[in-house]
Amino acid sequence: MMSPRVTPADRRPWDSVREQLHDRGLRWTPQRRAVVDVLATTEGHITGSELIERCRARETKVVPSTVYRTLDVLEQLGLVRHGHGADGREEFHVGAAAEHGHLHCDRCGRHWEIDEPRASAVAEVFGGIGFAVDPSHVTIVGVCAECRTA
Amino acid sequence: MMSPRVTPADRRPWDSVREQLHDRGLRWTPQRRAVVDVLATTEGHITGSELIERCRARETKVVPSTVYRTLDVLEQLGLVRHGHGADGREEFHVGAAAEHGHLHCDRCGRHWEIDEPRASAVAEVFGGIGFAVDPSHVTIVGVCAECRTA
DNA sequence: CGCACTACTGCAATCAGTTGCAACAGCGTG
DNA sequence: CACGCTGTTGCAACTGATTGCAGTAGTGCG
Ligand SMILES: [Mn+2]
Ligand SMILES: [Mn+2]
Ligand SMILES: [Zn+2]
Ligand SMILES: [Zn+2]
Repeated sequence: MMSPRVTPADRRPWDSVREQLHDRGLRWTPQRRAVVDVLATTEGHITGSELIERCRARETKVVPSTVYRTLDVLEQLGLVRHGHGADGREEFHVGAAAEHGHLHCDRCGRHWEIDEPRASAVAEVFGGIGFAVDPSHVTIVGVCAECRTA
Repeated sequence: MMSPRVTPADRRPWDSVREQLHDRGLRWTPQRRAVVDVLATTEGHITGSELIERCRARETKVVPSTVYRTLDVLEQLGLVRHGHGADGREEFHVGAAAEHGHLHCDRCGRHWEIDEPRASAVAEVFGGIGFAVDPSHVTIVGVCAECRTA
């Protein structure tokens, strides 16, 4: 075929969601479209409630349970990953930077993304016993350098 | 005075709670007594709701908000520490084994306590940037060796 | 003992997230 | 296009946790 090739799924993953759902016998609905539309314009993090709000702003009728259930299937497809903030609330990682954990200072409340070398170091600690760490689910809480000296 | 000396606070920490509260201008109430009574007979972990249930079983009237608020002050006194399960729900660490993190397999749902050498290894990863990790707040999620080979 | 100061409690509302269930609606088939 | 299988949705109820507020009650002091 000489027709223009579609960009590979791993470069524009949202373009193929419908197809991926279809392949698994799942359905493409207006609600899922709303969720995917919002996620496609999100880079980094989003919480469940932010997502719900942004879907609602986008006309389509969506209810929380549907959004959370949709996030579940998107996570199974590997299109988002979730972690938890220091308070345990869910955070969804979206896009290129999907795979990373967080460092959270309990004192000043600031937080940082865990960089690759350190993420690997943590993974290695448990790799020794055959345990495969999910990096996006890692949230390390403690006190940052600045707060400790202060 | 020749009266028998009280066991040091760090060996039977619950005996001195009233005193510790007192020293900070805080009060000793029936509700706090109920919470402390339950915690004193708990070793390891307890969730907020378990604690509430066990307080209720012990006659005294307690309401969730009071229990959670009491847990807050006990944590400030260093008598309990909290972490979060893989679903983000709070878990309180009580007693001698208070300081430890958890390893949780997302596939089979089993979990393990993180042992001392590995806890230190994680702490070292972030100690390099001056960040002091709170070990009881660490929950590492991933897939265990058994589930990976299966 | 009784007063006053203020910490603490209970309540009701609210937020984040989950679940069972009955009605609805994709989508493949004929 | 009409049909029906079955995945999906909305709803309502519920769990875990938090918060503002008004009333309650520890605790020190005279
Ligand atoms: Mn926490
Ligand atoms: Mn989780
Ligand atoms: Zn800090
Ligand atoms: Zn496992």
